[in-house]
Amino acid sequence: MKHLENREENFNLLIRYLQSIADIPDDELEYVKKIVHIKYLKKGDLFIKAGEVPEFCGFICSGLMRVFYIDEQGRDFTKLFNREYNFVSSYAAFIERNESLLNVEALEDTTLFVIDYDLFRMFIDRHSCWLKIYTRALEKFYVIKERREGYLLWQDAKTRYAQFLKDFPGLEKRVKQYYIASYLGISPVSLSRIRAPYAKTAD
Amino acid sequence: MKHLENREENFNLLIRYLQSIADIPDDELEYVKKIVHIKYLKKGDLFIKAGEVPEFCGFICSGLMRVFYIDEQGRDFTKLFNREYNFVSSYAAFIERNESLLNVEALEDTTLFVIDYDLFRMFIDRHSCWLKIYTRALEKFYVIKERREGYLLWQDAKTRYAQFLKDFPGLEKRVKQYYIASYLGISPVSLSRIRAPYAKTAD
DNA sequence: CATATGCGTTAACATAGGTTAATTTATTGG
DNA sequence: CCAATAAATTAACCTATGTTAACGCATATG
Repeated sequence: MKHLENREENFNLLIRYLQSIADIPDDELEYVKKIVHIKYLKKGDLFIKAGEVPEFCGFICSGLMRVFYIDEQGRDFTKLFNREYNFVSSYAAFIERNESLLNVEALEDTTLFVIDYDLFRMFIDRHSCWLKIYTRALEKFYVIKERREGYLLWQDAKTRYAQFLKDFPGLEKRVKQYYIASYLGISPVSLSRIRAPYAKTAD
Repeated sequence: MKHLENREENFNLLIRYLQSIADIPDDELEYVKKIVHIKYLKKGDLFIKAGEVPEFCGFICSGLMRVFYIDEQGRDFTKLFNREYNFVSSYAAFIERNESLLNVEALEDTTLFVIDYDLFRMFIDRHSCWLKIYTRALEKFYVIKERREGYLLWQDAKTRYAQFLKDFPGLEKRVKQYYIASYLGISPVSLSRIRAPYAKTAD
């Protein structure tokens, strides 16, 4: 019973988010309600595994996820943190139906709605509102990546960390430091050095 | 007369490209033919200026363009090279109707078709085929950016140059070395060092 | 033809950030 | 609540890449 109420509540979060992007007719709302599944992940659970074609794209209702890459030498690189009210997948692989290079894990207990690939593609052509929403999401992803590209290209580590604090306020308290370091493309030792002055003043 | 023939020929390049992405009904083809403009840029011409809201998005029929950023200290960073058969704009700014942070210039004499923003948005809602094409383009841009993010994050300069040679075969001969260096996020001196061994063997 | 200008190369030196390892501080599980 | 483990800090040292500057080659200009 608890779960059913919960689904209703979380579904409203999703709907409110979608409605903020485009008008969705009532019968389309009914339809989406039928085809998305709610998923509860425990801290540490993998949502998407490298080497597999991602089945799902998700919308995070609560919790926090991390998209990361493990190279041949076993080094772990964080590509992205995904918070509440955001879509999450290994998009490039999801879109192109390739084996994912990336893993996606829950860093906290996480609740999300998921849709599988076939339904997703069918879905998008069902009504123009969905394609519009998808397009806006893609535009947003693109803009985010373009910004990040700029930082990585022409800002030093200190500046990138300052920018991270702005872009994801509060996240530095929810996430292990070495994940943040690898997101910034620097070593944990180096991030610790960068943070040292912060600790002295306010923090 | 020369120009008219030329327009016809170039327009076919555009159409062939669009048709490869989605089926376009004949009357939509007629329509697009009416609303896009052909533009001839001389080597060195600016297509988009930083500080202005980009009016146009373009499709390159022939030539080569460079997207770059000038920081407060006047340093010049290359974000992207755009070749034939690709769309070009300062997308983030074009999409969001912001002042562009980026400049776009022709590195060679360049021929492109352009569409202005209002027509573009109207256009997209006109027929589902256009939204589909736009979506595919966005997906492609996103995938490219995601790849590049990976390189910038976790590969060293030598590897990034090798990757550049793979991603843009032949471009290293069309483009000044210091533009390539800034695209890779390294100094021209450093790129010269990286290239030195290449020169000794084959080239 | 002579000169100026722009670009690429090379060398010498400087520096941001990486690596390793020892030490301290948190977190987790019994 | 304590022991074990994981995470963060700090220091010493190392390396890739940046910076500056001198030089050479090519191309464009008077």
